[in-house]
Amino acid sequence: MTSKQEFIEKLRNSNLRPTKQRINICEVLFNRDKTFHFTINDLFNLIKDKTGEKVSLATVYNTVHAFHKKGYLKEIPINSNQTYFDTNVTDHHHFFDVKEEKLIDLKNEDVGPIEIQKSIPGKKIKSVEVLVKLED
Amino acid sequence: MTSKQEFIEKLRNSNLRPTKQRINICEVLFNRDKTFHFTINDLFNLIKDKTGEKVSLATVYNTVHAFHKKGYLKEIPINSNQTYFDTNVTDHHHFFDVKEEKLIDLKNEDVGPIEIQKSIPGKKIKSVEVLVKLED
DNA sequence: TCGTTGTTTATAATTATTCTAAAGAAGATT
DNA sequence: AATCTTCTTTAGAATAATTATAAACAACGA
Ligand SMILES: [Mn+2]
Ligand SMILES: [Mn+2]
Ligand SMILES: [Zn+2]
Ligand SMILES: [Zn+2]
Repeated sequence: MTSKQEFIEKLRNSNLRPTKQRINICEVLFNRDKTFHFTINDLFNLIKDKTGEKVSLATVYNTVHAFHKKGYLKEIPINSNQTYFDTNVTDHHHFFDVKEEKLIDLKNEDVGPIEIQKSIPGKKIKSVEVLVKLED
Repeated sequence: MTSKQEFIEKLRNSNLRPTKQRINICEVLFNRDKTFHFTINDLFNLIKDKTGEKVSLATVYNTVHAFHKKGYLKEIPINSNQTYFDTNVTDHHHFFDVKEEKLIDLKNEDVGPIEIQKSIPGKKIKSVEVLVKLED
């Protein structure tokens, strides 16, 4: 249970003004036990449901991108018509249930360390992500 | 160097009529030494350039999806506004050069075997893909 | 309180992809 | 070869996710 005050501070520390809309989005995104995987559309609908207040779609996009840029959200590479985001910003891997269109976290020990043996001159590794697709 | 005849046979064997357009697309896609990573738009432009003949964008989409369904192309999960495809349909992993927006194949021995230690009841693993993002 | 700057919003624009339906080409049948 | 059927191509319209615009609004500092 994170308090509204903490969200306000977090926003201030990030040079984002703590508006009503952003605080509501924080409640929906970060006030939970487990990691949360979502699309913009999921989030848009949840805000109305959970807070009772409507936030415009444009603001949801703006805020998600602001949080993404600040490192509070992670973008998950999937081929879907919608982009997926994740509140778990640590390096970790995923199951993707293709039928349910649902992401599930994998612990690093569920996959084991991945050592990339190849390198490209002038480039360095930014991230290593494993995506395990599941079917019935 | 694959001959036109071989493409025609391949198409016939797949219950796809060997039209001028599909043969041209085959030339562009499969008449090469190295694996080829592309977006629909890349391909659309290359067809005109390499064969001198124009194929409608709708046909490029249709054909790529037909080939994908037949297993002649692989879809690569990346967060990009465009979908990436790959002529290398074996199980393999990728570098993605974020700046250049370019995919590079990783050999399986460059990554090593990946053992997934977790399972979801009622689901089985369809694919395991590693995406290594590169930055400067 | 006032002025400045950042934010929200409705709406329009953009863009990748899919749909539609008519014209054309391939393959089979005579 | 002429005809028939089925599949394919195509231009253009439709769809849908995302981004841009610009006016109204809210937060902040003075
Ligand atoms: Mn996750
Ligand atoms: Mn590849
Ligand atoms: Zn983002
Ligand atoms: Zn496809």
